[in-house]
Amino acid sequence: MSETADIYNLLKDIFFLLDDGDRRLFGGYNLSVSRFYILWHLGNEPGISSRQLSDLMICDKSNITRLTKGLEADGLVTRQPHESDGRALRLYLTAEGEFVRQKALESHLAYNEQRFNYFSINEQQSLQEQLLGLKESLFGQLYEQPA
Amino acid sequence: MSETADIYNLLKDIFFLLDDGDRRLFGGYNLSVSRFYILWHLGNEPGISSRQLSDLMICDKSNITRLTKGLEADGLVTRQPHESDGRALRLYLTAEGEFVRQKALESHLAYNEQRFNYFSINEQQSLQEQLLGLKESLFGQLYEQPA
DNA sequence: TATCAACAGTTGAGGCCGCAACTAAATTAT
DNA sequence: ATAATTTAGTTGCGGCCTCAACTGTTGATA
Repeated sequence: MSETADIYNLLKDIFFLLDDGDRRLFGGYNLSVSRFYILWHLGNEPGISSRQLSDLMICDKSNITRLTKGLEADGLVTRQPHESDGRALRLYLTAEGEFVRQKALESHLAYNEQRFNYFSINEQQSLQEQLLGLKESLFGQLYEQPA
Repeated sequence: MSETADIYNLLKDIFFLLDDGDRRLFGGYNLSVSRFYILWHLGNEPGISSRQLSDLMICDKSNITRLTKGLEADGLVTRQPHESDGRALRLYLTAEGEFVRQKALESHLAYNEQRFNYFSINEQQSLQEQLLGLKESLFGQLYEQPA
């Protein structure tokens, strides 16, 4: 087994473990993991379009249509027509959306402190730098063909 | 933003980028990512039960029922009754399953070499050690409550 | 031995997700 | 100015996934 395969498998298993915990945590706020991430992104960048959001979430735009419609039906998000582009929407959090986002985010931050306390502060910084480099490298390869 | 939140977000984005590429790669073998991982695990541990496989894949056992039935219908997997436990199944690859597994695995290994060539060999070893520690720490917390 | 709890696997319901095909608006080219 | 191309968003389809409820088997206990 090569080193790169080991790293790949570790990253995959770590993600599944993190995601499994996230599902339980966000479920307590009537949110799926994806629904939470929409609230999170809209808090960071209010007025973003569906297309921009699907790029941030690395998913198909049709998925954003359905998730934001569901969040709108639950009163957490509004979808406004764009003021100059008749094709686009602007997505915003409602007051209730802001509130739910804040509560879920606080829980999630505390949960992450608990889950990553395995590392010392120095190790966290070193790992963060390595992962950032990897992410940027992968992002640059997004539209390349597999070997 | 805390360090642990940064690490969490990097891991999540990296997984989404890896998974997106995997989906395209395995699609060329008529496999979803999950279907490939079943072939992979059954090659490593032939005769494993559905329950053991769902533990390895960190997913619900009902998901294994449906995926293995689909793979059986496609002639890649067989589901045999367990010789001493009337409740359990033993899962095996067929000859065609072995063949497809080998071809897809070779492509995936080469693809991983390409994707992770960002790191030097020394960096790969260091990252691998850090991730292994994190995975084991998270695994130990699997049934703890979120803070 | 008779009962009861634990366990392997299945099914139905419902949410998530990508892909392909589509509509309508904006941009570019002629 | 008009036509061709690109872009934002939606919808139908089908695969993936968890959860809860269920069947049937095994193992522990009284």
